[in-house]
Amino acid sequence: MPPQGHDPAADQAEQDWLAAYDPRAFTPVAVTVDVVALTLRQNRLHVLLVERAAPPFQGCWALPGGFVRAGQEDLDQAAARELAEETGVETATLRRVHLEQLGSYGRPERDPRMHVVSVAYLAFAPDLPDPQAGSDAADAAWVPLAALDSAAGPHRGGPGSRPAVELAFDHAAILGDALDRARSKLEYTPLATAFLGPEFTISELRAVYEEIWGEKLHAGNFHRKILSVPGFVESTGQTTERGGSRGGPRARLYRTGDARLLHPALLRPDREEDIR
Amino acid sequence: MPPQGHDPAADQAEQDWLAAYDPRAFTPVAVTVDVVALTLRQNRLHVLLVERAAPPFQGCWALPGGFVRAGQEDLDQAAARELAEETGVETATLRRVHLEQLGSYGRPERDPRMHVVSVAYLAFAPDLPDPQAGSDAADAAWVPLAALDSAAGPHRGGPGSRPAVELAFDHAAILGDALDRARSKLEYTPLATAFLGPEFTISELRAVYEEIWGEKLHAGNFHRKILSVPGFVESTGQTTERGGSRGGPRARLYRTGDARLLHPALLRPDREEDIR
DNA sequence: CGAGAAATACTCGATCTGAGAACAACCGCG
DNA sequence: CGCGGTTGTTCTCAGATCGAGTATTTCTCG
Repeated sequence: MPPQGHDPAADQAEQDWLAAYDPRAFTPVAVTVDVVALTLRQNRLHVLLVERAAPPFQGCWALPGGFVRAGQEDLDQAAARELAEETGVETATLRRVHLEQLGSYGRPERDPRMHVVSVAYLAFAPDLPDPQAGSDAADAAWVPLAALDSAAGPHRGGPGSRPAVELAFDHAAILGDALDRARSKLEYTPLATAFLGPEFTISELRAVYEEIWGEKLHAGNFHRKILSVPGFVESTGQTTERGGSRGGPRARLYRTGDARLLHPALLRPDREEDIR
Repeated sequence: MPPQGHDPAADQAEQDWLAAYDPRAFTPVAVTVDVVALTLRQNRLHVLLVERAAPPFQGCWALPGGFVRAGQEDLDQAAARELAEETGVETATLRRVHLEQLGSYGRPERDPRMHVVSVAYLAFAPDLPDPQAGSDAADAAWVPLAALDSAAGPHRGGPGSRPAVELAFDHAAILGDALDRARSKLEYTPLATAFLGPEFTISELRAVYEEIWGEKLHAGNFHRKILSVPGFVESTGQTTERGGSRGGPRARLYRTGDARLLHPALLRPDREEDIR
């Protein structure tokens, strides 16, 4: 609804015209960034959430985020800042976090206060310490995705699903899109390694794929595939100190290679949802 | 820079705190949508541009776009509206146009007037009539990409490149991202058909791929591949009335199938830029 | 020490890919 | 009308890739 006046259409035309010269003449739209930060803890996918300290949705859990500082920062910078601020993640550790833009959400009713456009970001983080709640958050935590069934993709939410945590705003939808994106990013980029430390074994890498895709993978074929993709991983020449906790030989260690795209890609096993 | 006051940091903290209750307290950021609409005319890729009637960048060509109407519309709606308004594309024809969000651009200096965040959209259109310039445009036209070498991908801009048209704002960068996205969308979605009429031949489809990827494709293999991907195209049982203008038999006609993702995908021939 | 588990390597048949050839239908031209 | 050249479509064939299964070795745990 337009602010006030008799003829909304005329008002709009007037505003359009004014805005061609001065965008300040426009009814404001606020811009926020929200970050879907994913990590693996004990091989379980977690998302970083904060508990809102103020209305709306006070007491609800939400994605970390906040308003873009007008004239001061780029969207990428804003996302990195919010991630750091709301969680106490050091700027140094931030360098080990992959951060990319996910998409923007602008339904007029998505925030009850006013029209807020949110630019969502997706982050892949290695296992980080528990977060510190920032200024406008009552709490912050890595929440296992299993506690949020509702928003998750096709692989979760079977029978016996827990009392799902309700997310504020449209953050459940954003999280859903983020998971879709994450799953497909693993297919054609080497970003799975962003969930791991600087050195890792092929099995650890496979565990990342299995948890995010929600499917068991054939160990032998996975091994062959990873090593055959040029630039995905490079050997350190070292092995783990000990075998796995349940037996097995010591595994060779690798670090991330210099590839930015996997060629050929690692495709998910038969997904029939592709044909409409 | 913050508006006024002594200590910028304190100002910011104050604003952050206020905004937790009322986002209106924030220095405003404007939100626009800009559309990169692509089409093929005589098998050449064209982008829809408008000539700016007002400063800044008056007289420059720019992507069609405009401010989001606060409280009234979703981003997708805004993009469709701008596309229709600035170009005279009917809402009916709009249904044959594929429109998807590309990404958001928010460098503070990207608009000299104020901090403007632009949500960019990517559109694939069949060959449409010449556009009508809308209210705040001096002109509108489908511009061949060859006239814009600077922004284009790796396949253009050889020697003898024309006097490139300069685009307003950061629209050259947005266009570059749009082309990257378009090229990769052809790989794993059936969207190439969005550039064609309701019925088309495999050769016409191949021409779309060749123009957008900038590479000749093997006709026989392409044919086999297209027909083997379930749901990509379905036969109409008809053929063209006449053979091609330079000879050859009449070609079978197809229409778009019901697949939304191509499985398996059509991958571009060897791209070595993938490994960093 | 023996059972079980995991890391890695190897095998095999089915499938897919790229390159090329075959062939027939069709154009425009002389 | 007939001919050369072009194009749509199908085939062939060798190499790469894939999924599934197996083998071997080296661990940990009890």
